[in-house]
Amino acid sequence: MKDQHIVISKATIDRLPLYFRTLRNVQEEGLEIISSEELGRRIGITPEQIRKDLSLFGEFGKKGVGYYVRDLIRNIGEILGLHRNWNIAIVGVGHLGWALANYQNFSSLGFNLAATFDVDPGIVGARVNDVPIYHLDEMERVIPEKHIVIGVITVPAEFAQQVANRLIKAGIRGIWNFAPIKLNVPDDVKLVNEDLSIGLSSISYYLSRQLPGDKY
Amino acid sequence: MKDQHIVISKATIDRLPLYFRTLRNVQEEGLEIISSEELGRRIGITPEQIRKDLSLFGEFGKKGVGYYVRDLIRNIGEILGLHRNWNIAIVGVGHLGWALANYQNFSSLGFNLAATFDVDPGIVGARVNDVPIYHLDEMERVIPEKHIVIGVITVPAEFAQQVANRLIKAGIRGIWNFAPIKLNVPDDVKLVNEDLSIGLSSISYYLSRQLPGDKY
DNA sequence: TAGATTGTTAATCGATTAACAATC
DNA sequence: TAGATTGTTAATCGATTAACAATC
Repeated sequence: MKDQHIVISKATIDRLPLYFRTLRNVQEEGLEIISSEELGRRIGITPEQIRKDLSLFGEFGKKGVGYYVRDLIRNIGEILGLHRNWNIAIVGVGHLGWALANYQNFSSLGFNLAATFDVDPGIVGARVNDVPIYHLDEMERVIPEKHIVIGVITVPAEFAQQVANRLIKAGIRGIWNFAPIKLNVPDDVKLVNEDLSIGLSSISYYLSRQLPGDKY
Repeated sequence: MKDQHIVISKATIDRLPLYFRTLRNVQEEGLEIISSEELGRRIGITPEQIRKDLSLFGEFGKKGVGYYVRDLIRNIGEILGLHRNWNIAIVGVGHLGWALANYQNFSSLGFNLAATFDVDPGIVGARVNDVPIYHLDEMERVIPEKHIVIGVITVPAEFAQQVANRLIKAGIRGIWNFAPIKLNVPDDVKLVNEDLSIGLSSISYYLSRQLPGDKY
């Protein structure tokens, strides 16, 4: 590991999961060694960018050879903390919460859905993807009990801040927020916003310029 | 409008939907005028950034006064093309596709879900959020017929590329891809990847540094 | 008018790209 | 050894922040 005082940019952190996923695909194909050139080709990124990113964390490659796929997967996994099997909870079992609860890619990354919460008496007590749906009021008990440290917020925007407050009080350290609203959280809680309106809106922006006229 | 040769950065485009949404909230509160200072406070961004972004498209404010909320909403909406009511289709009505089909925020942004597609005989012919679920093989007919220009891909990664190819052949101009794989599309098709593994992985990264030890 | 706030230019900061020595 | 490829420094590019004249 390098000097801890170097601050790693968000751009770099966001590329690591891409490297990780692609390397696992490469490994499934049976490749044992890969160059930054080939990895970059598969991801759609320059090899220089990959080498630069990785070099911030250590020397993982072999000059004249490339990167050992298995080793690099392990190294990136440890950088991202994916070897730790985090317990997560989803708050708000509506359409989106339900979908995320059933999303298989998370468990393959080391995230373990330990509980979900809602207020709807019609679903509280049932299970989603074999995980219990608790009432929101059980958060304060269940979260510490199950060592849950990451909370996923998929409730309507108007309830998101109070849910965040309660999650934090219950001991959550990271929040993945899907509600379209700005949340205020203490500095020591990591907040990541997943804003689904950006992707679609930006497509609209580019298409507007490509397809003149107001039809469609 | 400004000189069309100025290229607007992706960072700026991605902030516009945020401005748009926040301004609509502000409007609901009954405010008619807002300063970049106050808007920035609500979004969590500097006022300079907002003024800079907006100035790339025109002069929307009044010096010494601020921005008229209604006018700015209209202007940003037109910049993003949100006044055009785009027809979209979702391909893959699994958990995620189902959730997106039921996501109400899209229609409020001017996106109209006109069709969904799947291959599962158990659901083809049914409806989701009152929209028909067609068989994938009807894509080539339904997409031009319904003037659909944006496709949302929520199929498993191994089918994503062939779905993209068929969407494009059918006339799609923009793709919003949720499958965790790099898609190859022609230059004139706008591709936006929504990578759900990045958000959760980056939380893991930051928590690893904050919570030493391998427990949880 | 005086105070407030925009729009824009200049300065700074940060990230990407290019180049190449080191070395497998 | 010769060829290939990394790790890293330097150069470039781009985005954000600061400052302030213009003006409502």
